[in-house]
Amino acid sequence: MKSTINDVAKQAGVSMKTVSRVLNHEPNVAQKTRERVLAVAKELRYTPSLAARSLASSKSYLVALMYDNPSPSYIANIQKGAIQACRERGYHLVVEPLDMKDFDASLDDTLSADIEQALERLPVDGAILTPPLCDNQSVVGALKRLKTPYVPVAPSSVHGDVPVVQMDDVKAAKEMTQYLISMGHKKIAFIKGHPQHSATPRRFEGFREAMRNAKLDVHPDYIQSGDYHFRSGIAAAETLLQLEDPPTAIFASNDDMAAGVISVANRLGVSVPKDLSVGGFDDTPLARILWPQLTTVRQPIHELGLAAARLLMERDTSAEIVKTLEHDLIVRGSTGPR
Amino acid sequence: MKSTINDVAKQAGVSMKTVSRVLNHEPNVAQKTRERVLAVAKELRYTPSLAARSLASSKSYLVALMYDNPSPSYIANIQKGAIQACRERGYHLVVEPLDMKDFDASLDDTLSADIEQALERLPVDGAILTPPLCDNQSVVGALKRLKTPYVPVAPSSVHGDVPVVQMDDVKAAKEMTQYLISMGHKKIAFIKGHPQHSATPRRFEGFREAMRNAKLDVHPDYIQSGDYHFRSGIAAAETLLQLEDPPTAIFASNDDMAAGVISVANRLGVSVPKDLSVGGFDDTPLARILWPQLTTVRQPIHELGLAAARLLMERDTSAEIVKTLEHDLIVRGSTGPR
DNA sequence: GAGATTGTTGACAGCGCTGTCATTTTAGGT
DNA sequence: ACCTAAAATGACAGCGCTGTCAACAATCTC
Repeated sequence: MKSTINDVAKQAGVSMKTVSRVLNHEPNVAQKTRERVLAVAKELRYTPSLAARSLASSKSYLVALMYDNPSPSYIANIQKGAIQACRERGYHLVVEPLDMKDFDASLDDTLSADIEQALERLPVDGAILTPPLCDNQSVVGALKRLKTPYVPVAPSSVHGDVPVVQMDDVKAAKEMTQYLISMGHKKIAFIKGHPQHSATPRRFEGFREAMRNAKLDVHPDYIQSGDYHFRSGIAAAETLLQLEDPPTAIFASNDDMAAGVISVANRLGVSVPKDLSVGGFDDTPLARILWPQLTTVRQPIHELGLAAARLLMERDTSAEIVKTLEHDLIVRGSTGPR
Repeated sequence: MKSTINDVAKQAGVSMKTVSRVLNHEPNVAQKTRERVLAVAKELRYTPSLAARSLASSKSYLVALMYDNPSPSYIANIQKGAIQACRERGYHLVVEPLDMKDFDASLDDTLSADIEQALERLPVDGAILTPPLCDNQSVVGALKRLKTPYVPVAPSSVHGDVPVVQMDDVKAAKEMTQYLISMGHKKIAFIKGHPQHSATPRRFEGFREAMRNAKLDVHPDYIQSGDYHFRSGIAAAETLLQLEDPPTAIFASNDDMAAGVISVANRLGVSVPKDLSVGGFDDTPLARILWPQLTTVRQPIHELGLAAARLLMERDTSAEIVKTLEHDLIVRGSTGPR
């Protein structure tokens, strides 16, 4: 039999309101009362009803995770982090995949209508926006209109005074490049990602900075364009490895493209890492499945989800606006000395 | 300004209750009344509040997806299907990852306590259980105790009169094997999956049946044990390919292990598919990234999620208890004629 | 056409909780 | 001891909806 707040109140000899206060950590409750209520609540295994709570208070104890279909492992990780944070505070996570197919059609705003409807039905206390959603005007606009707090994860630019969680792509790419340089490489090629993705220019920037700092030239032929897909890594590698003066290291700006590079190298009989070092970015499960295993950058995805959800629940105005989490350079077998 | 059911009622000149009836598709409302109410509701952009609804009716319009950490892409797919079904009916999906670390510790039931607490707080109308959770007694027991309807996805055995969605692993494995046989292979090896996973014996069974039907011997050396991880595929392949009479085809019971096989073959200079055909199972994103691309079985994961959620929301007692969805044999470059 | 049956509608209470505000208790100051 | 301010507590309404049940209208029956 599910017990109510009233049961607890009677048993503890106080009013419902006092129980409510205790459970919501409100001030102005005598220490002794607080303890007694807590004890009774525990004894009765009382759990407040979220429905009643949210009806009465306009808080929902729900956080939404909105995304549009990046990689499954990215979502899964963000989600795991977010849920962990929710659990800590008795919140729950609802997931709302959104379809951004009408990305450019800024007129026909079915997207924002979708969101508004979903949120009117089931209001949430906050929303986590993953890329590329966090840079979509319809989405952000709808959220603002509904006054639903949100935290963008790794957005392409700052959102006014909205808190943000992110990682430092520039720094990470720089570290990877520096590592390659430290291994004696001078002829280092770079494969760029999809031009519309906000991380693309950042990773490239990190690469250039490191090369510049080391006073190394970057031959234009060594810069290839890709789109983060395996195939584009293949294409880029084929071009690069057939250059008359091929690079000794290739830094692909994500793991899938790096996998393409390794695959081409294997096929052409170029030994990795003896003749060619390959670096990736993301540390997807793939990185460990490749042979040789891929040197890459681990993004703090889980931590991003955790931090985003916490930010939403705490609404701690004193907190810094931009939270930058640490990545890791993970050195495996695909890179070696020149 | 969010409109309430009362606004609609006034505007349509009926009672709140009648509006409620219309919105819930209850019978015994005059056609004309129904239309008028619907029109007004649309005009006012009225969306019922889930919180109020669930407080008043003990329906929550929420479905939970419970899982314990199989592959991210599996989860992501199930989730996508489930959400699609929820959207169709105005439901939302909450995700509840559960930690099954105390799998065998049937005494210390923190797991079922966790679930009970979560569901008392936020009751849901139904839960989708993915493997291996669907075979866990604590989980199933807790759900039964709370009388929360649930649908197991691909459970190892039938759950009494609880509806179930699944695919036919035996048949799928049989088809893959038959395909290999049809390509002229006679010496076919099989790599088994993790012994605790319910699909493992089934896939093996399908393989054996096909071989038996074709009157082909299965040499004991050709049966290797694995655990669904890449590494175990490597180990199995190393053994198999160094046999004095190596197989001409290897059927690994999932893609990761098949990737291991291909990787070993490449390393040993065994050409795929010229000297060796390799088959996988699951059609993970990996299958397309391998070189050559992997011939595999596509599980109807998305459809499983969709069907499971629908089952929960419809509670159509007339429906069949066990819903078996169709898989596909996907032929790519890793297999060829003997 | 009176009575029975079925279909349609609305009044009202109440789901379990919290916000508001009034009331009581306690502590503090002189 | 007295008065004041602050702290602690409780009474009560009401969040937006649905279940119950009673009222009423339409239709059918012989």
